Amino acid sequence: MSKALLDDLRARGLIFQVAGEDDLPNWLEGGVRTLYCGFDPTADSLHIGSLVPLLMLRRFQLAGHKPLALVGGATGLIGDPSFKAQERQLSSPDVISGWVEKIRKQVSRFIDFDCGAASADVVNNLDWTAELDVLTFLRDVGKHFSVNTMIQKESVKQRLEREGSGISFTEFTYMILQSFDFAELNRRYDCTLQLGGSDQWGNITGGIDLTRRLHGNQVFGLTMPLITKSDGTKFGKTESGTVWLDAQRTSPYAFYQFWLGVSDADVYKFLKYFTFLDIAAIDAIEEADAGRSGRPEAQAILAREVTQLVHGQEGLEAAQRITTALFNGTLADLSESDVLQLRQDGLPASTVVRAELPETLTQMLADAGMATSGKQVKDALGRQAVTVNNRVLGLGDNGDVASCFAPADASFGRFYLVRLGKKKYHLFEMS
RNA sequence: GGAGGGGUUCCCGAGUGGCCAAAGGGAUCAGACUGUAAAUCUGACGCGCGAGCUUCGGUGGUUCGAAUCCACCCCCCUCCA
Repeated sequence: MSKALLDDLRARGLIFQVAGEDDLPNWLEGGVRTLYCGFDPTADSLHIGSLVPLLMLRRFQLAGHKPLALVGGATGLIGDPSFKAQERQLSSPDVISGWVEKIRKQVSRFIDFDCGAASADVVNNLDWTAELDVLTFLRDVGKHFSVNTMIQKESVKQRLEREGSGISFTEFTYMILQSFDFAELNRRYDCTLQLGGSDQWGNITGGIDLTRRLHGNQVFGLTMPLITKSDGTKFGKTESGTVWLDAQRTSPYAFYQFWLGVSDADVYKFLKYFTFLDIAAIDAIEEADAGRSGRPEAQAILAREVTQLVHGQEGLEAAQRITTALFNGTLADLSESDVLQLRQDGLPASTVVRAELPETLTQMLADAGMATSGKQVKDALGRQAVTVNNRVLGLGDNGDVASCFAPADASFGRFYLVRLGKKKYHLFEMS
């Protein structure tokens, strides 16, 4: 079972480094093992960068092991310096404790809390650090760390060497806190494996060393590769910023669209990273796509699978409804209740009072969030890239908002669907 | 505490009195080509429909004119103590 797990992970490219590689397969084979991965609250939601580790916990659980999701109520107060270019701004403790609660809920959706021996748990490292006093910490924990070793870690090297930035003692100490987490989880839960992104390697090996020193136990570490895109730009960003897991921040529709837009060069890799489809099934998809001309099917499958994982069947269906309506040319066929449904589903929308229309389209569309400035709207207008209910507008229409949104052109007497560029839609309701 | 080097528009990074809303690159947006892909080419890229308005760590000053010069302050880095 566990042998198969490791083989599958390796085939998916999900294993970057393993600490204790020789012994880990047998260890996992020997019974239900407890493992953990930490998520620090740096906002009120996780983003898709945390998706791989979250799914990783689930992969282990499906293989019969017990996952612990650690929410970093304590480490979040300090800030992980690993491979960060700059010192992070600290948020206040009460703000962070609010985030901890949200992330606890978010994390919980990905793992099963009721499946016998492998039932998951969510833990918070504040529980064992809040009461710890400085002197005890320094004597019992800090004494096991050699600064000489710590400054050798790649993860902080650029902060130590790079001109123009530095590292505070606070962030430098982060590694010790995280190491202590592993040792504590080992003591409390018999946790013997820590997962993390490849940037966590230094923190994980620190924890392995500390656990051996404090408790004499051998524990393991496993890191996942950094997710990269073939064009070299950062994964997980869109024009409107980070792609979040929280539906309030990134709607299921926007989330679905994000995956639909993944380039061919990355899509099969992402299917392996982000879905539970068999490797064989993914290879079959790739083969089928290669043998067909035109648009591949992989993106649609990826978008479907991941959206369902994160937003459930309901979120997926909402996203697909909007996508079908907007991109498959059935706009004119929409009934009034369809339009209302799309708005309900998360199609960007706003209400405007006819008597209070702005003077220019540039202002109106920028206000609606379709562009970050009027300049961009102007540019689009100049290139015939703006339509209202399928009517193309030009630069000359900018000052004449009233006739662009003439009552006679409204759908069902009050709706106007504005498109800017190929992909940005916004529904205006006129009252 | 001492000496030196820095803080420029989202990021990197030029600019050392007018020609600077500020080179170049990246990111981003739009167009063409396509498949809501990539690559490529084109345009935009502080804000404003526009006249114009507001920027170069902060505050004052010199000057007809300052990102550029002066004073003080804040922050960062390196070395010394």
